[in-house]
Amino acid sequence: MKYWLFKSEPDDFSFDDLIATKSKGEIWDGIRNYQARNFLRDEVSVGDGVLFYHSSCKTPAVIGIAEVIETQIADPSAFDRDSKYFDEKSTEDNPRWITVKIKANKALKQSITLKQMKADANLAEMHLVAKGGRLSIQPVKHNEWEYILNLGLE
DNA sequence: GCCAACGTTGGC
DNA sequence: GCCAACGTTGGC
Repeated sequence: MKYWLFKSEPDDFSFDDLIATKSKGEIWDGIRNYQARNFLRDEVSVGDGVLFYHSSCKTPAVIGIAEVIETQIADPSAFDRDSKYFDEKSTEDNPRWITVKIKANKALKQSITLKQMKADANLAEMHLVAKGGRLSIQPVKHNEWEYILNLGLE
């Protein structure tokens, strides 16, 4: 079992939005970065844990925990001409953008803010706190996962 | 809204 | 394959 951090802009899609989909979950569409796509395509597995992170908002923070429930999904937004994520080079036969579906597990009792994470030596190796750490899908180490959950579920 | 740090594109 | 120009991300 592996662990990940998924970024989302809450104005676009928040953790509450994910909670609202209940056990059905939601396809994580719109990823258009190859490094992130490669993680989604090659490494993310059903049952993996996801830290749900709110970016580009007043207080960037890990808000909740989610779980991967389906993998190897061709991103439907790439086929949708009306979507801002439409990509004419992605075809049904040869989809360029592969993603996964996740469902909410639980909200953290206390969000773990970016500020907090940057100040914490235990989390210094996280991609999120690294200079220029822009990846929207990034691996999280087991000890980082445990540490964040311990802080957030107290 | 600014801007640093990336990523992508396309001419050569 | 280099690299300048351009686009995007995302914290502040």
